[in-house]
Amino acid sequence: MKKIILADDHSFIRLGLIQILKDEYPSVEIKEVSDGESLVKEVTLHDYDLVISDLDMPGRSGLEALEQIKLIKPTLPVLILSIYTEDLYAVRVLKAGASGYMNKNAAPYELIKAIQRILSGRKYITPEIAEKLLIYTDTDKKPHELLTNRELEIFKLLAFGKTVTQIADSLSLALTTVSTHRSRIMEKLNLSTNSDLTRYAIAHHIISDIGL
Amino acid sequence: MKKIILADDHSFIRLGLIQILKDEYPSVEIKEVSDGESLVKEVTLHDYDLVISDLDMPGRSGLEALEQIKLIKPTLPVLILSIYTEDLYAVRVLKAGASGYMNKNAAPYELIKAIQRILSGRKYITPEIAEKLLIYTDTDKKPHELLTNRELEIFKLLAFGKTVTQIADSLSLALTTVSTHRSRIMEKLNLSTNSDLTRYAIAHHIISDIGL
DNA sequence: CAGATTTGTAGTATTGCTACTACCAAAGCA
DNA sequence: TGCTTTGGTAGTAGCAATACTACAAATCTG
Repeated sequence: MKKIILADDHSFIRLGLIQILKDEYPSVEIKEVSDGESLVKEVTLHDYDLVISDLDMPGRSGLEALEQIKLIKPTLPVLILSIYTEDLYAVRVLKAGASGYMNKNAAPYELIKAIQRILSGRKYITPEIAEKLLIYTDTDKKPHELLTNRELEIFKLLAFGKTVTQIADSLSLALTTVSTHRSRIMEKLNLSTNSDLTRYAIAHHIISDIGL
Repeated sequence: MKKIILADDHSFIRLGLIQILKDEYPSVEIKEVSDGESLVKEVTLHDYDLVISDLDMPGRSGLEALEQIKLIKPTLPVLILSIYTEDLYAVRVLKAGASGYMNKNAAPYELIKAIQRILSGRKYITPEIAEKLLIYTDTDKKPHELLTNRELEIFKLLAFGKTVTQIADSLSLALTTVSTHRSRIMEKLNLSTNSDLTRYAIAHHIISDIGL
């Protein structure tokens, strides 16, 4: 009997995933958690066959959690789900050791296909991602793909209207550290104010402008 | 038999929602769509008892779709789901005619509670949102129409990435003056950072995001 | 038309942010 | 294997932005 751990902060999504998993594997045992912290704690304490995790979670992010899991249990396969389109995260996530990357608007049968591949010890890589991996030569990259993981994380928070102090608090860093990251981001993307940054993020569909 | 239409671009979420709905209302008839365009088309062509829609969808956003639905079928109740916390969008959504606003990490039973209220012709409003609504009694106008000419002028410059000192120089004002205008703008629009302001401006087509 | 409110302006004190520099660990390279 | 570069972190000093307050002119309201 397979044991799967599911990490996502949206209960509706967890329910949908459980539905898909139970349909295909009636005897599967599923543990749910809603943040990265609990995910890491759980995989440290117990043995699982597969981790399915969201990328965007409160507290420790999915990417951080992934890195820690790979330190603790390097052979435990991890499938990352995300609302972001491939080009922003897929390569980073796979380089960090994930066994697959899947967008949340994928069809249920694709999830099953991915899980089957991953449980048989292989990786699940879509053609689009494969292409990305091939042309991973720094040329013809979008500027924001030059950002490091940490920079990208802070970039999104800034674009979303968080101040450096708020970010420093939420990531437990010195505000000068966040400020340094910010200035490196600005330099890489050739911007100068937070508003520029926000417009860049919206123009490149890294965040959305809806609702406001 | 109730007919519900479900709009969300993430199939996993749709599945989770269907699960919750079927559990509570076994005979419910559910139609799924994955973008705002199809949602509007569907409610135009067929009769439904309830719309449940995500806010953040490709193409036409949930907010735009909501506005159109309210034009076509003003009595059709709409429940909006979103990954964003209440304070940012809830009020706007309710003012646009939605019957309820719910965060995607809400518990399943809360969804059912909301649906029951809404189907009985009432609105589903959490205490937090109710409080927000009280503050917002300045009716019907879009918030930015409350800005004075001077404020709007400064608003645009800020949204475009100018700093307060730059604006002060170009308008020959003390920077504290510009800063005061800024804080009044923020108060009127219920925003707090320059990035919020930029997103607001782009969302309301006051400036555009092209060129970056 | 008199009183109340809003708008445009700015100073002072304080808070917040950035520039610059620096260091160490990890990764890449010779 | 040692050497160089990159990535993540932060301190200090200085500069920029804000909160709060204030007031006169314009506008609204009864």
